Amino acid sequence: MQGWEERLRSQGYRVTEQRADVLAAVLNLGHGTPEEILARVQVDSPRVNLSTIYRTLEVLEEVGLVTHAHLGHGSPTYHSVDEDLHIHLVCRSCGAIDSAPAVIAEPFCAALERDHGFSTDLGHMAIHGVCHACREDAAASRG
Amino acid sequence: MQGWEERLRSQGYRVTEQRADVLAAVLNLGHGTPEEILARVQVDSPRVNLSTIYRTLEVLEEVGLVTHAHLGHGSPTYHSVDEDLHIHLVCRSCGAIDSAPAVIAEPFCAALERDHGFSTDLGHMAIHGVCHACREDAAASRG
DNA sequence: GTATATGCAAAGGGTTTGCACGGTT
DNA sequence: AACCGTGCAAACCCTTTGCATATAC
Repeated sequence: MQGWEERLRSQGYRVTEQRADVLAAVLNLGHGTPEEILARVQVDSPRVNLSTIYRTLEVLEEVGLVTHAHLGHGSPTYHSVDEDLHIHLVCRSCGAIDSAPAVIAEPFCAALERDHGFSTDLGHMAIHGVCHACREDAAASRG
Repeated sequence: MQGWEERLRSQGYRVTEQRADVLAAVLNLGHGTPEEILARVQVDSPRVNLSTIYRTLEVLEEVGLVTHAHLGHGSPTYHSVDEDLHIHLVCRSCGAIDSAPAVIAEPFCAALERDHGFSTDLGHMAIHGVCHACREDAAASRG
């Protein structure tokens, strides 16, 4: 994570302590909702406000330092763009979130590109369904 | 769409005019957010309340007559389970929503099942990316 | 007649916005 | 010095909930 300051400045944004804090929190958490990121930032900087988190995440996303994915009903989850590209498997039964390497979706993305001219944003992809554990539980309870 | 009344009754729910109205609105619209469904229902039944829409959609989903998908930041979109199974392609640039037949995702789903024991709910799937038109615009503006 | 469903209004969670102050350039 | 970024509070949207009345069974 070098050059994030230049990344901001080159697009006309200023470098501030809060932006550094939010970026550090995202990197540190791996994944996080705005609330979770706020909590993390407030460990060291208690005065930072939630609205700053929202505004900062928007800027960091704009300049390409973070992205977000919608994993379900609630708040979006933010993560750094540096991480290994992965897709999220959301279990509708227990709510667990598994990760799968993005390459698993590559033939599928190729088909979308070929048939629909659609360029898929893999990092944003959340797949809903039922996880392994919950399927076993269901199978067991059926006898 | 026969037997929806029995579907409700068999699970202990009552058959009401509002439930009929909401189901009809969903079928009629094809897709719709709670607000859109309300607007449709209110054409004929102006007194129906938004909270009834939410409660009714929950019941109709419970008994398997409708499902919903999360297409982005806003409200979920409901549709009948009768429709051809399809996935949604959401353009992050213009917001357009395209549909693709679910079969296009079948090898991908098979891979998730094989490698992760994960059973995908195709109807719930929303894929984010950039649509054909926006990609052409972007290419054109680059010269 | 009894339990469920509805309308209404109020509360709730998450996100955005207006404004004055403070910090970066 | 000029402008952008921040904290704070209020506003906003979407969704849920409490309660009295109306309706299906």
